[in-house]
Amino acid sequence: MTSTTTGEDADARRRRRRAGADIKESMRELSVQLSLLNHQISASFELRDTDFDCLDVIKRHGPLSPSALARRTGLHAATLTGILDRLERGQWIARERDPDDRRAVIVRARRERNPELFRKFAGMNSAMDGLLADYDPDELELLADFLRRTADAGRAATDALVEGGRAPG
Amino acid sequence: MTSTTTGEDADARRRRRRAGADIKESMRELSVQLSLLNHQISASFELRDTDFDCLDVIKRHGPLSPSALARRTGLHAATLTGILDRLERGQWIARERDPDDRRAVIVRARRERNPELFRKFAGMNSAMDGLLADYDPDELELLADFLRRTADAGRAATDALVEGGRAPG
DNA sequence: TCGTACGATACGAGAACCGTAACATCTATT
DNA sequence: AATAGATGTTACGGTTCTCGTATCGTACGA
Repeated sequence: MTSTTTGEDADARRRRRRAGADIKESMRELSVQLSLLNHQISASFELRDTDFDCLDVIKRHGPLSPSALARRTGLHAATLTGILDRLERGQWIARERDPDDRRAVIVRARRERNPELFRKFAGMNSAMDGLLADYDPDELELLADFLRRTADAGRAATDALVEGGRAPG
Repeated sequence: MTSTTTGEDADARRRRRRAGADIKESMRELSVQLSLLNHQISASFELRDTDFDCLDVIKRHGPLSPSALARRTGLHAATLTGILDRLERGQWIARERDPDDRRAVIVRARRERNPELFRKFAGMNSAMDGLLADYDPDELELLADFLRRTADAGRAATDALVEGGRAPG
């Protein structure tokens, strides 16, 4: 630990690179596992994989219009009609008319079925609770911040691909 | 643990609970963003969302049979035929015959198109690199370990739902 | 007032999902 | 050894999904 030479630097660099690779690797695996979990839960409610993703965006970014949702998710506007149909049929959302623009529709998340959904996530949630018990508050805050920033990076990367696909130049 | 001074404990507990909630919240958002990113990338290769998830499992858990893959992902065996057809058509995998069991097929991941795929992830990857530069090696290892364990939790939760759905008792 | 832009959905072609069945092969029992 | 049943994979088909285009109602600038 006390080495005066570049030995420690090289070691630190090696650890850093190794851990960085591990993180991206684990991130990819985590993404796959969460997708598969999402698939099971969606299927149990007779929804498609993407439907709950949209519901999440609606919950998070407030009441918004189908076209805004399409822009945010990168999905085709016509596809959103079907997604919103299913979510509405299942009472997950409500479509309301925009009082300021009578062409527009406002999609609002409903809360009634949240407990049902929560129950499906119970297994994952309690596993997470057990896992988080091993960390002290500082570490937890480190993790929370990392996840938030990574999610932001994911959104930026998605937006870039959507824009790039739309106007390939 | 030895609490005679409940003041500090209460504060730590409050921070812990708050951070735990933030983590689960961010985790869900991360999951959504990565799904949407995955959707864009899949679409750009004319694949479905789940296809790359399966490819990832194949890459990770070695050459395996379609039925093993179905068990691992919780997808219907017949669905995997279509998924593997697309992945094979795109040269992402190869189907080989199992020499030990002539009913069986062995699915092997091919590496030729990895660079192409990597290029699609370039945006996300460099964002991650920038993000990871803010952490020291110890913190990186903490993060890597956390992600690994969370992915494991995700798999366990998915398995539980698949089993529960199969035999509801 | 009129023409163009925009928001949402209907429609339809092609494709996907997955339950079932078919077929080949393996394994256990007599 | 022969047969019955279990297992692995894929074909088939009905229902449903996705998404390009068209349509319809509305907003807004000229």
